[in-house]
Amino acid sequence: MATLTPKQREIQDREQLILDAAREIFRTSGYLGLNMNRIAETLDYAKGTIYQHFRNKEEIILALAAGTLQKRTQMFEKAAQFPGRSRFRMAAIGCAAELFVKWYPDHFELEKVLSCGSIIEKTCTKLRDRKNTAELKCVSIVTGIVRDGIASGNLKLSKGVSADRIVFALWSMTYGGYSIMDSTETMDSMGIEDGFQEVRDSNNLLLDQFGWKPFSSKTDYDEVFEQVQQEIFGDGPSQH
Amino acid sequence: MATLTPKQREIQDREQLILDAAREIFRTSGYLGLNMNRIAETLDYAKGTIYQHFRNKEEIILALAAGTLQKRTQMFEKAAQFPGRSRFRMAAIGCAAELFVKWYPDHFELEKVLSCGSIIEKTCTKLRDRKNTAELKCVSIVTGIVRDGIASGNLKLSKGVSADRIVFALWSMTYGGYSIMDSTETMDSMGIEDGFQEVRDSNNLLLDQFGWKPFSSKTDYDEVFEQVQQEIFGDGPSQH
DNA sequence: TGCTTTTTTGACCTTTAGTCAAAAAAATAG
DNA sequence: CTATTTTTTTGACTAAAGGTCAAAAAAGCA
Repeated sequence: MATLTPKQREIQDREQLILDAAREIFRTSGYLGLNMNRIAETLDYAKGTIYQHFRNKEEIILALAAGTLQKRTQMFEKAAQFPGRSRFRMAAIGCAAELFVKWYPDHFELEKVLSCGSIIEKTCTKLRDRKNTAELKCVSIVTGIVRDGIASGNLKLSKGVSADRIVFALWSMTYGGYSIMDSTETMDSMGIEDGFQEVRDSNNLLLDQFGWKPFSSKTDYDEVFEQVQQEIFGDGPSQH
Repeated sequence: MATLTPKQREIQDREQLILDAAREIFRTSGYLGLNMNRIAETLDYAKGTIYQHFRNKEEIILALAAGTLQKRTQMFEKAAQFPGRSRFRMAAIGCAAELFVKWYPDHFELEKVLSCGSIIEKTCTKLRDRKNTAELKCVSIVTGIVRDGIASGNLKLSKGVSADRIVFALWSMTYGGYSIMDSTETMDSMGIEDGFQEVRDSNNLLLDQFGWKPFSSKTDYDEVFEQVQQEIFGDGPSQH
């Protein structure tokens, strides 16, 4: 059946209302501040109605994370289309990753909550898969660019190095850097001013060492970053 | 007053009993499975007695993390004393970091829980500081070795690079790598077999690129790793 | 309009957090 | 050793949140 009754439509739309309300509560009050009663109150529904959409608050948080992750996937897809050399396109991915955490700052907090074993355990496989799929898609986009680099001859792998290993290294550096930046205490103790710049620089050093041309000594990748930011992501976070 | 009454002694000892019981519960049942009732039951005390030691379960988790972090600090201190070239000692730190996560696998889960804003918020400053101090100590040990490298002439920094930036890069790579390894799903999708080996290799590439001699092309750092593991950490996790 | 199906509701039950007055135990004084 | 004071323990109690479900309301249908 293609068309929906008005009621079915209403129910479908409500899912987004719940997520919007939940996102706002989570943003201001975090995991412990978010609860089903509060969502129901905010939306003027009975608690039971909320439970018809989500089994518990953990699933709501997972759905929120899957949502922003989908945004990231779209950003990665756009970045991967940046015209030019493979390594430039990889720089574009770096730009996408950075803008993503800046545009959706609460996503990181969602991820942290979901990384806790006993919390993610409460969610169903289906929802988890939805998030994993988005995650996987991002990884495969990055791997694709690395393979392009190899195919084009700009990246000559030395013995024992594979595309996957390069992706793992970049991912680790980026994820680790952003995580540390998130915990102010540790950050202050290291004398780092602009963590984002550090992550970019470190990734560039890494790519140089892997032998991916043009090297950062020849090309100003901060300039490429600027260009990507303006040309690809100049219109800010897409609202739809 | 130097000496304690038997009663005071008993109270002091109980703190550790609580932490031991809590660690076991947390290990098997995670954040959501840990609660004050269950701890009290396990130890055959009334709930109120547990509350006399810790304000809530979040503080217990924080205390547990502070405990294991202290172990890590000790391991870093031992590693830093590895005799020989500065870069070897840095490799020894890498070995310590790796053995730490292998020896205390539940520490990572503790960290993940404590990284959630609304959870850490429930703890008092004093306990948080205790954990931060241990964290800071580790960072400063690593920074010290980088400075030794510079002082000895084995590490010649290029313009714009500082000891702090090197530490941040290493820390990001290591922390990020271990985090990703922790989430099986993402890990499986990348074709990585031994994540630990990857982190070691990536860190070595990074240090090569920073210009820290002897380079990994000249020295087999896996061999250094083995040596450190046997000579410094051969006796396993210290039990006291 | 009357009957059936779907959806919503909120009272109800359970679990856990956290408090505190009363009871028990320990320390101290005579 | 006993009486008194101080400290510690206890568990009943309140509050808050999770989660369920039978009854009521609304929607769909003939």
